[in-house]
Amino acid sequence: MEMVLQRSSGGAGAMACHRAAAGSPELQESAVELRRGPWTVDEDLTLINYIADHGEGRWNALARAAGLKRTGKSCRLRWLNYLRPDVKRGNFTAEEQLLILDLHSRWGNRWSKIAQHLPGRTDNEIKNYWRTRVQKHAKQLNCDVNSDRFKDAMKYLWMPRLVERIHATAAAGDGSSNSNSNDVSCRSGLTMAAAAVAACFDSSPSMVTTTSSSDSFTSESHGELEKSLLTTRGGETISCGDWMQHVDNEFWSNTHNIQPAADKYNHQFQDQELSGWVQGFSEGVSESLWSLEDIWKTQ
DNA sequence: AACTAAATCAACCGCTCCCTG
DNA sequence: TCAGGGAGCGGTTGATTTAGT
Repeated sequence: MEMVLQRSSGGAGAMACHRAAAGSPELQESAVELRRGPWTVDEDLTLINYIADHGEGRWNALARAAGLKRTGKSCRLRWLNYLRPDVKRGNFTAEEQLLILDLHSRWGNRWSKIAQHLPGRTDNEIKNYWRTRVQKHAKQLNCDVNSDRFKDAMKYLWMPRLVERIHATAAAGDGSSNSNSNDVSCRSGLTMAAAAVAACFDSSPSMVTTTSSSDSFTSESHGELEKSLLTTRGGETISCGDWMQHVDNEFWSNTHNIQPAADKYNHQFQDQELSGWVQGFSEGVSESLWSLEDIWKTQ
């Protein structure tokens, strides 16, 4: 059952109510004292029952007709984000995380648009996921999530590292989290990962292009890659290896903090074939790594 | 066990878009 | 064509929960 705790009626919220009474679309609702803050069980039931009988839409009218002392906006939000029967609760699956990352790389903060492609998930939930999980990593690196630095760190550092991890896991025949994995799934995961890295490097003419063979990408080749990479920023050519070293140190010094979150997600992975590849994604989350199609095509 | 910091997420706000008269 | 209202979107806030000391 939902905890019902009334928020303070003062502060900005109360001021907002006054603004509403001063001539906004909320004018009619302000005739009665509007409730704010967390919804009570009774309110939820009232809203659910009303929508079951009359359908949704026309939220301001709905709020009045249902006898809810809430704004239409509030009713709509409560319904869409919480009460809808098909709303999915709980942690995002690996597939969902992957989809969010991919779609965000295409559309940016178009949360509603992204949510349309994740059945049962709300824009609010996706937005919260992005802000808490992804932006956290950017913050740890003292850079903006949209910065070239962060994107490059994902592309050229974390991705190869992830491939290495996957490779290592597969080579070790890891059975802890993927006890059902067989050679086929391992190879498939590695192929996908290799294709992802290749897609990253293909976008830059100066980058070393890997083959689709998982075996061709080793720690040694990654090391050589770091040394050879050059990147141009603002007309100034700098050594990628220098700043990568810095980013690398910072990032990996924080992995012990990130691991619990990764474990939390990993145990929920449903697609065994995908799970091996996605493993570690919660550690170095990507914003604009590759297109999902690139991955699926390689399978 | 108590306290603090960090993370999470429901709810709110302001703005914009779209529809209707 | 324009104005007004409703709906939806993205950003932000702050209460609660969880993790760490």
